[in-house]
Amino acid sequence: MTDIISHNNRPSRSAAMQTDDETGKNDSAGISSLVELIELLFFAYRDFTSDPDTILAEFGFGRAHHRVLHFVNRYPGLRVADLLDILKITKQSLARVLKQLVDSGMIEQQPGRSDRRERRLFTTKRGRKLAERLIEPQMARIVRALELSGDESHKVSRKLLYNMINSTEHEAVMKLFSRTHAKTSGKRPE
Amino acid sequence: MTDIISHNNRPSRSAAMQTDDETGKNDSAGISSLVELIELLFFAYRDFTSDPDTILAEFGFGRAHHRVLHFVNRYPGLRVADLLDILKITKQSLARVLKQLVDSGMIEQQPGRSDRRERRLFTTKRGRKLAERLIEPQMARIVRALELSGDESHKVSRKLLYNMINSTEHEAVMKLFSRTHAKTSGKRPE
DNA sequence: CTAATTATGTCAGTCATGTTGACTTATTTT
DNA sequence: AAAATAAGTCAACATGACTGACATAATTAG
Repeated sequence: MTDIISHNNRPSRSAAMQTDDETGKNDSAGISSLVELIELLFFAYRDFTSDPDTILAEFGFGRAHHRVLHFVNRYPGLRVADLLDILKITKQSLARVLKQLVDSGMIEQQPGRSDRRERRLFTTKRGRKLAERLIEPQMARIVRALELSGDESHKVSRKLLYNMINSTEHEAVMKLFSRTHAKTSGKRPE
Repeated sequence: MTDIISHNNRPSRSAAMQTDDETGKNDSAGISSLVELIELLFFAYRDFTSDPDTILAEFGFGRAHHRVLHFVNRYPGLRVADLLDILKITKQSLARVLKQLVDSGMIEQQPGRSDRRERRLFTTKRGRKLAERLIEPQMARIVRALELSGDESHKVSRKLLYNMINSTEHEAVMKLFSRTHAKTSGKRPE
């Protein structure tokens, strides 16, 4: 193991992550502390997204497939347009990945009941199984991190993440979360 | 203020979709609530990383350039090997991006003083300026989100993100953070 | 009813960023 | 002197983005 830096012992920070607040060495929201938060987000996301990669490789899929599979599995009856809105990618980008998921029997398409132009998306049994396998290590990671981060951590981090999302997207997120019925959802109700 | 996203229990959404909360067995956190946290992380990261894109486009750079520029700017004197360890990409991937940053006068290389095989990396004045421009909207986003998320949010989210990182990486992260560029950061002196 | 709009699909080409594998050069360590 | 290390390079390839143009079917508006 290559040591990046020669000095090894930093007892005040090595065991459990302590903040500047706790050490009383800095203002509560110092620049440095903010930058570290940004970097922690990068590291956390880096490791978080790496979890499902091994499983995906078994199927010849990548992360793009994971995203699509996850949201379709989680919100059955999603339309292509909804997915585009969620993923913020182009139709052509989505098409390739979606086609592979359909061709490999992970996702099924059904014409919309009231609007037959729509293709409502659903996971098959296989697709559901894979989606569950993929999210399992990510859930475990989150649960563990929440347990280590105090009782407030779930509520607080939920709020923080929500507030980090573009406010123009807040309504879409809430609408997605409250999507409990498959038939006529997706239309913008006034 | 915003008690957004406070629904603990959601009704089942579809017969086809079998989640554990439909069985009535909710652990304290709730599967559904955990999945929403995962989705919020996706949305937050999606919007967070989109901030610098416009600026990067001006220079013909992408996110890969941003990452390299950020870490070199933040931790001057970083070696190529350090960057590889941070970014978890291959040397060949890094090389392309790094070369472009060097060629465009954003990053300079200096042979290590004690080991002349090393290429210590530093941002130039231009590079520093760009790095600051890039992080500015991200800082603003974080600050705003922290303000909206309560007094605890900085400390708690810092802990959570840290705990989401692979524990095998904890030491590397702490070592990086303690790597002081003495002038700008008032960091805990031991 | 016709015309416009919408939802989706598709062809074709390009770019950014990641990968593997093999090999070189310079330098330091053993 | 030999081995190990830090970095750079060549080549080929995969993934997942992008743009732009166009096609088809169905719905909605005039």
